[in-house]
Amino acid sequence: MAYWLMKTEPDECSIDDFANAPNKALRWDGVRNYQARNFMRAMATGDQVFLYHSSCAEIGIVGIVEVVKATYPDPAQYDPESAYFDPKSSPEKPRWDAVDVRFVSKFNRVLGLAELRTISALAEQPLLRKGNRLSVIPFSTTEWRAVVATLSSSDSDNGRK
DNA sequence: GCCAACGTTGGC
DNA sequence: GCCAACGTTGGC
Repeated sequence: MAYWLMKTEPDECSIDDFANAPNKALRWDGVRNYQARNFMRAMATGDQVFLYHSSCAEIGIVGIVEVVKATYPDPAQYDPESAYFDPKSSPEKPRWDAVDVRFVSKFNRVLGLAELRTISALAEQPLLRKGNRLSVIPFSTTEWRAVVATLSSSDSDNGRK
């Protein structure tokens, strides 16, 4: 099993959208960056994913989702009505992939950027590098556990609810 | 709203 | 293949 982080703007898709549909698989589509796409292609069913809220009031990691369906061509790329339409893509030659994910847990607080920067295990994390724009990022087991441990140590209920 | 950083495009 | 211009991301 592998670990990941995915960014989302909560106005478009937030941890609450997952929490409100706890057993529903939601499509993670619209990734239009080759590096991020390639990471998505490496995802397998059961992989765990931190959800990160960006460009919003409370920036940071807000919960966990998991992969329930590995990559398949993102249907939005063929749809001229979609904001994710790519005229250079076709069903014969798809460019972009999606995965399906579902809710695992919502943290009882946002693990904010400033706090993430204090976690020494994350010193090399691309997420925290200046100018980083990657929306799908791999986490090592060490990095993952360090984040979870930070939550646990600050809460009485293991950082989840 | 500002601006730094980055990825992509397109002319050459 | 180079690189300037442009559009987008994302924190502040």
